[in-house]
Amino acid sequence: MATIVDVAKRAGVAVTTVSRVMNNKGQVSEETRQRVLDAISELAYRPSPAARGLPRRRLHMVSVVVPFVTNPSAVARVQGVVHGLRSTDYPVSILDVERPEHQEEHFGLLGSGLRPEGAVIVSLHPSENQLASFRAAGTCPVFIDTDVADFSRVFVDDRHGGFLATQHLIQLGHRRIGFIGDKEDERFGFTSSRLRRRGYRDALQAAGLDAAAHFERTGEHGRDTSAELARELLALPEPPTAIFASSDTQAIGVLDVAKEAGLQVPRDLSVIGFDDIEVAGFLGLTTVRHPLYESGLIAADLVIEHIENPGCTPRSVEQDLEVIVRVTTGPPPAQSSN
Amino acid sequence: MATIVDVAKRAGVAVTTVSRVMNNKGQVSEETRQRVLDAISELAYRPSPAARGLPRRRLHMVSVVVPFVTNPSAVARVQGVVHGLRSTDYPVSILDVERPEHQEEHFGLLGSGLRPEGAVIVSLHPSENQLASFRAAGTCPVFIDTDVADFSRVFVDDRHGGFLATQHLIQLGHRRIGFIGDKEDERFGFTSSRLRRRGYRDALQAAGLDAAAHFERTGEHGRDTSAELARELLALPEPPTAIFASSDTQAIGVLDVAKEAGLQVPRDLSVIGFDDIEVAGFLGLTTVRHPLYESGLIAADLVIEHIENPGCTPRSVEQDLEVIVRVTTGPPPAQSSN
DNA sequence: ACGTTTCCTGAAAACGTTTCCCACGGCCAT
DNA sequence: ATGGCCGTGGGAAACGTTTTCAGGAAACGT
Repeated sequence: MATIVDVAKRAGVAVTTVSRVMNNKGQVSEETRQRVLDAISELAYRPSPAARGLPRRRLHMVSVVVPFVTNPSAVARVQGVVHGLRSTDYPVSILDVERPEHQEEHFGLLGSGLRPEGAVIVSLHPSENQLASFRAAGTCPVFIDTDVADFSRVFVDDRHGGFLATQHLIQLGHRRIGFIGDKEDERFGFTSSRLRRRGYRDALQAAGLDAAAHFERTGEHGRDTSAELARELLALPEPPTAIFASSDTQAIGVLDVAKEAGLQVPRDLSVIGFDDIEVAGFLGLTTVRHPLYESGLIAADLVIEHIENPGCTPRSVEQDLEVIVRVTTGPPPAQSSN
Repeated sequence: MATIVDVAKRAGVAVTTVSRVMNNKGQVSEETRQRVLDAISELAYRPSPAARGLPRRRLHMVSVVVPFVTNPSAVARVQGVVHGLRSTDYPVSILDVERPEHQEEHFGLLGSGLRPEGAVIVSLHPSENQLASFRAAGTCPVFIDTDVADFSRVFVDDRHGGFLATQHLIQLGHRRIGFIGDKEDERFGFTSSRLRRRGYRDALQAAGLDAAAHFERTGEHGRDTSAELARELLALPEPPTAIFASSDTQAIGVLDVAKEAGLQVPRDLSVIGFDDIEVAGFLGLTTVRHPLYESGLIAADLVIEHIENPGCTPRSVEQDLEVIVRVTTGPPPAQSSN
């Protein structure tokens, strides 16, 4: 493999000069520049990322730290980031976290030597220590779906989303509305489900309905657990006529149960989800559209912005939420209105 | 940030020794080792990947180069790789290729200084030059869905898969069977659709049916293009009673057209896809199950194996294909048998 | 007692860049 | 003319590891 000194020799200049043309910095005459460029292409020279990273104290790439990369909403966001960065030459490195140790480990990297030029952190809350180490290292991550002071972020108003979803159900005439969400997460501190539930309560209250705790169920995130929870709700003496699930994955679990119980949706039971992941469209699931892919795209732009002008001036961008009405919601059964 | 010399000082040893305990190589007395370990944790030392990569001439990570990372089958494979590597501490870096230049660029990295410790290449054919540069650099990529001599790969028998799909249709009684696949790809040289079509022809021939070229349509990969093609097929004077689409995405396009034309599936038209991506299950699409996620898992294992014992002894693993019968295929309409 | 091996440790030379600092020539302002 | 600045280029010191080589001490066989 050709190195920078090979190029320098061939072009008859010093390595400094080659470095300068590679990075477009410093002054170099058009003639010299051309000679160097020729030498580079003749030797098919490619700078070594490791060698370049050492003095610059950061690697030419952007890392995405994302919990549970297999779940559909994570996938959509990662896709957005990858696509947003496609026009640049930054490789994207995916750091999956499924256990708290992973988080520790990956954040450690961001605050230290690996220090990628840019980073996106999805749904995770670094500790104060970790944030301090980011600042110290000059890492300037963009947060998606997290509220972190002094850093850039792209987010939605989950509480308002929960409100919208519930309001939709209320407007259809429902009075007994169940909620299925994530169990309070002590490991990672995810907040979205909690906020969505708050919005749900807001909407009930605004409509003069009391938020009966026995209509709320939480559990491990997932289709099966959600089905479990839905079964409990439907076994109630006065079961809800509609269920708001705080993610589409969970809504699908509810749909599973409806089918298994012979309930027709939406005639016997209305279901609304949250996120609008790809399968929601196929299933005709009414849901709150959450621009996941776009959030990745925006995060990518912010990352580039931070890389290009350092200093970490934080920018926040909020994305809009919108109810997408499909076929899983409708008016409640007639006799239920008593 | 603490460096290796800080650790060495604190432990009262030479950097060499610290390096040795970090990498578990060379002999270090238990006592010294413990002192170093203590110093490491007291200083929260983390080696810099760039610095470590420089002398070793490779970066501690594995790269996945994958075309069109947004399409569902690519996603499933990447997930498999990420998950397969989760138990190791290798970051996974995703190199998306959407244009031939990207391929050039990413393969350039693999053969040179970035040289990740491991690599998996999906569906892409490096040129002879590029392969040579891999060998020279000692990169030992694992190929998924590509036939490359002297390298490890995980693959399926696409031709047989095409055969199975078509055979399924024939066994149901279909005689006029359409095929929708990818246009011959001159940019990346993808082969799977072509092979699946060959299997389709094999099956027709084996059943004594002639493979009528006017029942075959190819176009840009995608749901919409596929719909276009399906419309052509269905507009034929004697339209096919069943269509084999060489991917689920394309099968979904066919389903779109069936709905739009008021055709009931499978009463009026049978549709079979290929891949069994996630939405196939939701749609009840009959398809050929292609273990995409598992292919990523296996590739991850192979990569680790190659990293642990260098030398690049190639291993091939073939995955089985299987028809998953759901609700989009059935016997042909009665009058069609003439 | 002496060589030989084995075990542990350290010094120092890479690895391929970037960047700080300095030198040189030409030009402008004084 | 003289001094300073600007545009251009080079020398050399980082950057933080790994690795090669060698050295010293302890253990072993004779």
